[in-house]
Formats: sequence, structure tokens, C-alpha cells
Amino acid sequence: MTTIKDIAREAGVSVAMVSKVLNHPDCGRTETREKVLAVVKRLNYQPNHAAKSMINKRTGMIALIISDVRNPFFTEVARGLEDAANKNNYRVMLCNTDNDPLKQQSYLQALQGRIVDGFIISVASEDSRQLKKINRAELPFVLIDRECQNFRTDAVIVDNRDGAVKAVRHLLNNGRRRVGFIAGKQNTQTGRERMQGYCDALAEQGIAVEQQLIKEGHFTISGGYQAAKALLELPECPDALFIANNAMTMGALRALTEARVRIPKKIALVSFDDVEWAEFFTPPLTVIRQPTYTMGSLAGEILFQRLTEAKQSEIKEIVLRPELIVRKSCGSSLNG
Amino acid sequence: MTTIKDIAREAGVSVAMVSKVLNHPDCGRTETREKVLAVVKRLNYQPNHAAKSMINKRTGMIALIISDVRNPFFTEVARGLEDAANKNNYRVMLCNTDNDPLKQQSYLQALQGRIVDGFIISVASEDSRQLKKINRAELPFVLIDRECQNFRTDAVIVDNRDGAVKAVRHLLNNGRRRVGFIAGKQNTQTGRERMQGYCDALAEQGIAVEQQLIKEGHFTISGGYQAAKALLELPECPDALFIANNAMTMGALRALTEARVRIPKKIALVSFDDVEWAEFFTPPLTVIRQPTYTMGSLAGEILFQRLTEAKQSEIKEIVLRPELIVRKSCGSSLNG
DNA sequence: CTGAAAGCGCTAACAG
DNA sequence: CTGTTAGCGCTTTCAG
Repeated sequence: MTTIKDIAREAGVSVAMVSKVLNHPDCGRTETREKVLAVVKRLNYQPNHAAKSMINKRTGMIALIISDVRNPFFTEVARGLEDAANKNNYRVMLCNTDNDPLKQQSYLQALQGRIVDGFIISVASEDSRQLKKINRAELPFVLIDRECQNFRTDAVIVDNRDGAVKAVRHLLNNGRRRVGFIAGKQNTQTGRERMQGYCDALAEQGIAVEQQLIKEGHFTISGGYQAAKALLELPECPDALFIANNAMTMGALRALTEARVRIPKKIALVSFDDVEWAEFFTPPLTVIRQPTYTMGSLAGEILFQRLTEAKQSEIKEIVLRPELIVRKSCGSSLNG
Repeated sequence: MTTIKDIAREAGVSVAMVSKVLNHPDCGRTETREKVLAVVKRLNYQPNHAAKSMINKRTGMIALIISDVRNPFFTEVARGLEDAANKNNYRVMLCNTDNDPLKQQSYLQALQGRIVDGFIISVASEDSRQLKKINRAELPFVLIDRECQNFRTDAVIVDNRDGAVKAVRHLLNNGRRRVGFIAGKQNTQTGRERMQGYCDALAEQGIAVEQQLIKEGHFTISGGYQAAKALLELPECPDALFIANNAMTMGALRALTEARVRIPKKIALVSFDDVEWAEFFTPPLTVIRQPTYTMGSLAGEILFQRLTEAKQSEIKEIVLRPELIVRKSCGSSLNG
């Protein structure tokens, strides 16, 4: 590999001079500068990253820790983060945990060797012990999507309860009375908040929560399928469905198709999470859209600020509002 | 940050001893080892990554350069690569180029500073100049999905022609005679190969290619929408559709829905690329599935081998076969 | 304006 | 078995 020494030799100057020319635009005589720059170009020289970061105490890299890149939710977050990162001259490293705290721990460990300058994380569990061990001043990080228990730190999250309320309220406002709910894991914050929203929206209109209308779908495709099937077999079938995430929606959709249920005629449907294909589905799906790209770029901005600020400013907790996107599956009167 | 010096001081040994204990399982007296390890644990010490990679000439990182993580095709590749990487004790850095050669160049430049030990790339253009500048012995790389012109190097690609032939042949075998084709960009290898496959399959059955049945959809959603619309407006409407990628399929599906065309009754449909939602669509989509996860993990394996082999073995070019997944949209007789 | 030298945190000879 | 020392590639004082 070409090193700074090679450049120095070829250009007939010292390594110190090369370094100065490269790092300080207004250093050295014009003649010297040009001489050095010419050799740099000719030899296609690129400073060694490890050596630089050792001195600068800056790697120019951040990590994004999520459960799985294949989830369109995270994919969008990743893109938002990467765009923000590039704008700030950072690169992004990707870490999939599959929601396994052990995998998460292994990544966290590695990151503490200063592979990166900071990281964004959607935690694998609500347990805050792993993160509490990390010195935020040395290795700043920002939580996204989920928070930890008893642990206040920088975070960008979504108001899940609000999203669920909007969904169920919309269904109710369009005349539906028996709204089935395919819930997510109740040992997660997002799962519980969406459940809360469902209950709150019913309460608003004085409708009692019926336990049999609520099925847990574990946030998975097969869970959604099973839950939808169970709901359809109820003696008194629901006339609407609120589904707590995109994976379960796919499963539920299959169950509804198999049972030849007409959407929205027989059952109206609103799903949490907007995905690319939702608007191309027949009928196009009414959804609660989370501002995922924004979540990624905002989390990035907060992190980059931490990385440059002289002394720690106060903790930033940003709560984003999800948005109801009315399409056809909800049978809204707006569609005529 | 805790350094090796801190450990040495606390444990009452030299830094060399700490290094040995940490890197060579059978070094030092048991007593010494335990003393050191205890301090390491107590201080939550993690060796500095930059310092290590400077000496070892190994960063333990590789990069994945693709056009966009949001494309499910690449997302699956990314996951395959990351799993392979972790198995080999590597981490993955993500680079989106948006198919912009300038962005690609900027990443390539940075990588040459030895941020990573090697990389996997789906090239932004067929022009091989950027890659030819890179010394494969110093910074190995493997191409995926697309190749470059006049540039033989390690690559894992898919037989696109074969995939297209399988799709169109299947349509023909099920009695369709006027197969419309929404083609991808013809200035890309994948676009041209799929076109070739379309023509070859027709030729097999002695059917002449009708130019009016072929529309370019640029591999985009809106392009697919426009192309499908144009095809539907033909005086003699096609009775089948072969679409060259997932994005265009979404667009085409919308056009078909708007025109209230029954699938597969009026128009049978086969699409290139399998995606998560394809099987949940109504009707479930018959597709050509590319082995994307495998592509990622295989490319990884080739790279990791390069990173460990003493001297360069011969160039590896792997051509994967895509697979026809018969569901309902093709109106196959297999479905009864 | 330029160069010599120290040092970032770590590992690998080499000596003791 | 353990410690001393040199040096990875680079930047930054500090002299000249």
C-alpha cells in the first residue's frame, strides 16, 4: 500500500509536509502544495484510515443496530440514517440482532473498541443493563422505535398509542362496531401502546372492550394468519380489523382471502405500518404510516450533534406522530 | 478510554503481558492470566480497533455497495452477506449509491484507505474503469448481480436469460399466445438478458416477436404503470404479461386494477423477482425467484476466501439459476 | 516555510 | 515466563 512516506519521497519533501498539505488547505508554498498533490494523484494515494482515526479519535463511522434489515420498517430507517450520515461525512455500519440480546451484546462489545464513533439502536429488549454500561460521553448513542425501562437517554420514537387511536377511531367513525384487534407482543413497549390505543379509542365512543375480539399475533406473518383465522371463526364475526404491524397484516390478508371475505364490504381493515406494496394491494390498504425515514435521519442528526458538542447538552427525547393514510380497505365514506 | 496500559498497571504486569494473555490462549502462568483477565473484566476493557488493525493489517470489516437498501432484492442480499460475514468474524458496512457512479466513486475512494478488508459490489454502471484502478490483491472485491464490460473478476450473478425463458415458456405452455413484455433498462446487462430470454422463449415455439408488445418500464414503479397502460390500450390486447422486475410489477398491478382487468382470466402474469408480499397478493403472484440470500452469502464466502488465501487462486464466476414459483397469477393449469 | 521527533494503542520480536 | 523495545501510518508540536 502506498503510504505517506512514499508520497514524501516521490515529492522530495518530508512526511510532515505531506500531512500538512493534505489536511490544511492553506499550508505550504503553492509550489510545494502542487508538487505533493500531483504525486498523491499519480499514486492514487488514500490516507490509512486506522492510522488517522488513532490520532484524530474519530473513525467517521456510526453503527445502526436493528433486529433485521429485511423489515421494510428498518430499511427505511436505515436509508434515512445513511443519507443524514453522508451529509455529515459519516459512514454507516449495519448490525442485525434478530432481537436476540446475546447478539446485541456481542455487537455492543465490539463497538466499544471504537470501531465507530457512536450508534443508533432499536433495542432487542427493554432491559437497560447492556446500555447502561456504556459511557455515553465516550460512545454516544440514540435509541429509536423502542425505549428501555428506567433509562432516560436520547431517543426518537413514535406515539404508538396515538397511531392506534387514529386507526380504530376511523373505523368507528365509519360505522363499524365490532373491531377485531390483532395485537403485537405484549412484552414490548410498541405492542402495549398499540393495545392501549385500541382500548382508548373504543372507550371514547363508549364501547366496551371484548376480550374475544383481541388476538395476539406476535408481530409475525404466521401469528397474524392464526389470529385472523381465530377471529373469523368467532360466533359473532367482527366487522372490522385493526392489525398492529405489517408482518401480521400479510398473514391476516392470506386468512381473509382464503375465507373469501370481502374487504372492506364484510370486514374493513386498517393496518399499522405503511409499506410499498400497501397501495397496490386490492383493495389498497388504509394504514397508519410511521415516519420511518425521518426517524432515521433525525436520530442521526441528534447523534452527530453529540459527536461535535463540547459538553453534553440535555437529553433529547423526540416523539413523532404517525399519520393515517386513508385508502380503500377501511371502507371509508371519503372514498365514496 | 481504558487502554492496555491501564490494564497493565492495575494488574501489575507489562503491557506486553496483557497483549499476550488476550491474544494467545496458552500464554503466561495461570495466575498471571487470571489476574489480567479479572482486571479486563472489571474495567470493561475492549482493545482499540484502530490500533489493532494497524498492526494486524486486518480491520474485520467488509463493505456492501448497492444502489439502495430499500430494494427488497438487495435487502435479502445484505442479510445473506451479513450472516456469512458474522460466521467468519466480519462486520458489514453499507453503501447506497443510488446507481450514481459519482457516489460509487466516492465510496470506492474511501474504502481504499483500508476502512475495510474487501467489498461486495453491485456496480452502478457497466463501465469498469473505477474498479480496474483497484488492486485486487490489496483490496479484494466480488461483483454481484451485474458484471462490467471487458472485466473478468470474481462475481456471483444470476442467469437472467434463463429466468425470462422459464417465465415466458410457462405462459406459452398454458395456452397464452400474445405475451406482452414490460422490459427493464436496455443499457443494463440484466435488462438486456431478460429481453433476450423473452425473445428466445417465443422463438422456441415459433412465435414472432411483435415490437408493439414490448414496452420499456425503466425498472421503476411509474415506468411499469405507464408501460402496462400502453399495453392495455393496444388494439389487440395481450393475453399475458411478463414483467422484468418487482418495482415495475407494482406499477403494472395498479394499471391492471384501475382498468379492472381480471388476473389471470383476462391477462395472465409472471413477474421477475420474488418479494414477501407476492404470495399474499390477490391473486398470489407467479414469479421468477432469484436466489438473493444465497447470492449474498456466496459472494461473502468467495471474498473471505480471498482474504485468507496465501496466493491468488483463479477467478471465480458463479452463475446462479433463478427458479419459477408457480402461484395463481399465471393461470397455470397446475392450479386446477 | 519546512523537517525532525514524539506519540496515538497495540503487537511481535527479542532478551533476560 | 515476563518485560523492554521497535514500529504500524499518521498528525502535531517545536525548532530551524
